[in-house]
Amino acid sequence: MRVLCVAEKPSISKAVAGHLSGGSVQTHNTRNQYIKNYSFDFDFGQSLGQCAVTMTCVAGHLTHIEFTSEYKNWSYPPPDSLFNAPIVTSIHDDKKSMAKNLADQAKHARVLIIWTDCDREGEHIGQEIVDAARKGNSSIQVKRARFSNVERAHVLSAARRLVNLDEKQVDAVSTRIELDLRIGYAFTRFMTNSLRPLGGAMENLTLSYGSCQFPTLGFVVDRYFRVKNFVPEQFWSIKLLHNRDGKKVNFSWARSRLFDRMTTIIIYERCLAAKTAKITNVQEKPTRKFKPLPLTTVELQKAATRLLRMNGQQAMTIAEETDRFDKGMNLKALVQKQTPDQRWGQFAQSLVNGAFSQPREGRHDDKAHPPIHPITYAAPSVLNSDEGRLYEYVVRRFLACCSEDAIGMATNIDLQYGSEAFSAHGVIVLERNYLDVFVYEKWDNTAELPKFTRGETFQPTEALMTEGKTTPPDYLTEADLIALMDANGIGTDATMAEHIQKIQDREYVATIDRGGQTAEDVDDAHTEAQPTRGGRGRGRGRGGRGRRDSGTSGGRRGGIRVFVPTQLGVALILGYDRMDFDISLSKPFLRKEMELKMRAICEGQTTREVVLRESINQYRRVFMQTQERLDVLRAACREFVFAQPHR
DNA sequence: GCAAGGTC
Repeated sequence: MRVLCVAEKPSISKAVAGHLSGGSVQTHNTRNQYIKNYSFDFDFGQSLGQCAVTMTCVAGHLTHIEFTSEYKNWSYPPPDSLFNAPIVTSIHDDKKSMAKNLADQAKHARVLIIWTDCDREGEHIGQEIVDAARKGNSSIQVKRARFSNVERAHVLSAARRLVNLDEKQVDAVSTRIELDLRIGYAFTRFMTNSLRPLGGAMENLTLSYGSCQFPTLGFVVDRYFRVKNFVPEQFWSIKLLHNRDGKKVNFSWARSRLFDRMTTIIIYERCLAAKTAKITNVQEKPTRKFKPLPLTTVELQKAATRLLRMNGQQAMTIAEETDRFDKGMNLKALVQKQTPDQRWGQFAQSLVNGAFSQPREGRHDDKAHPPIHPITYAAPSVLNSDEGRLYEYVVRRFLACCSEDAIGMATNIDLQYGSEAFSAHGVIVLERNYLDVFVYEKWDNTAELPKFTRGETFQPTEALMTEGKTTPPDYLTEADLIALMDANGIGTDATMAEHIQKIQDREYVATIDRGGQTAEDVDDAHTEAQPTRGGRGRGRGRGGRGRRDSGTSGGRRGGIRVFVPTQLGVALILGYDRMDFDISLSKPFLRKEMELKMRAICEGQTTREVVLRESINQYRRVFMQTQERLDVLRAACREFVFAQPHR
């Protein structure tokens, strides 16, 4: 019997073919430069038994959907017609050779086995493969291999425990695809058509709406206004210092700070009147600093922007040149491969010699990809500078994952001074372990404390009443933005960087160098891309979560890029917000709702048809309301884009 | 010219 196996990408096809064939495999080129067909024999056991196998792949989605040609024009039929315009599925020109290959190979096969990634998109790609194969063999039988990594034993077991393609997941994805197309095209055409006539800077812009790009813009605008509308608040505190054994101990006040001066004075004077302080408790307990979790793509992007000063897209491009394999493999063998390195080889050797410890398990498991880790040793000379730094991070992180947590002894000292409680916290690092290789983390932010005994009294060296002002939050860094997108389900780990790029291309946001600048410096430094000046409206102003003490504002390092909205970005977000619909296009809720609906389809609680009908009606209503209140959007553009002193 | 999602 002949079987056709199809993976989602070349690397998986190659790896699976390698494992199933046991090494005896013939490779054939296809008309597509990326796609190879492998042929070999394999015993699937049970129903299929011994088979002649052809293993090949696609490269991501094979098809895309589009509106029929009558809907090409941006103004007629009017954009709202796109909510129910007919849609056709077609194969992009550069994918035709792949589809043809599948149809050709299917002709000789009785069974088709889908080896796409085991996530929702993978299930949909699987269905696209089935459709293409049936063009060549309409009666081909379809099975699916369920696997989460390409470790040999795991692949073999997946091949012998075939399941069926999950239609519900396929439906969930096709629902998402259709909604994104209809909503994105309708709003983009409408916004562009109706705001370009304002002329000037707006004349040549494409004003796009997308279910991911708009919430992403919303995050940037929201933070901008939190900074802009921030009102500093004065606070007062009590600082207690004591010198002992040549060490300076800083006791922090249990109340931290008060926003009322008189109250603080009264409390402070009570402390001074008491003269002596009494140690109420001394507690020592073992503590540890956890080693990092295995590396996810999102974490890699965050680390790349934060520690390595790359942007997320650069990091992804570089990281894709390595591959990602799973923990099912022999991790110690991977550690062993790192022993030749000048920088971390010795550390790797110590792990091999017995210090190895199984990595922690994080809560994210997409069942499709294992954590990122180095699969081979790359000498510094074979990588360019960016690649080298990223590779170094991946290796150090991996070695850290495979070593022990750092071990320390924590000391807590509680003290009573007048009516007030104070405490000091210290740590002695006993074993550095992973910290020796993971140079991106430190554990020296807490000092070693001198000896104190419970019940003892003493006169504190210094007791001061201090005052300070709260400071605004910082603008969003790329790492912040990725974290927000991740937390709100905006985009996937592979697309987040693209959405961030998109809102820059659209001139909705700009990046600026944050080197300890004030908001005013920021505006002056970037008049070219028109970051906003003089905004009003949103933001929480006084207080709220974004508030920080001035004492901790030292985190503004130079050279970090932060995101600020342009006038245009502010105008669009405020314009929609001021229409005050029950549904906000600028916030992540709609995307979250879409995610929930997809999940409901997967769980059989609703269907593709129901969700499409509901969501299209919902968005059409918002669209109609937007048309009716276009004046609000236009007014916002006039206010922010045109009413600028320098224009 | 327009979305978001795969991947090369």
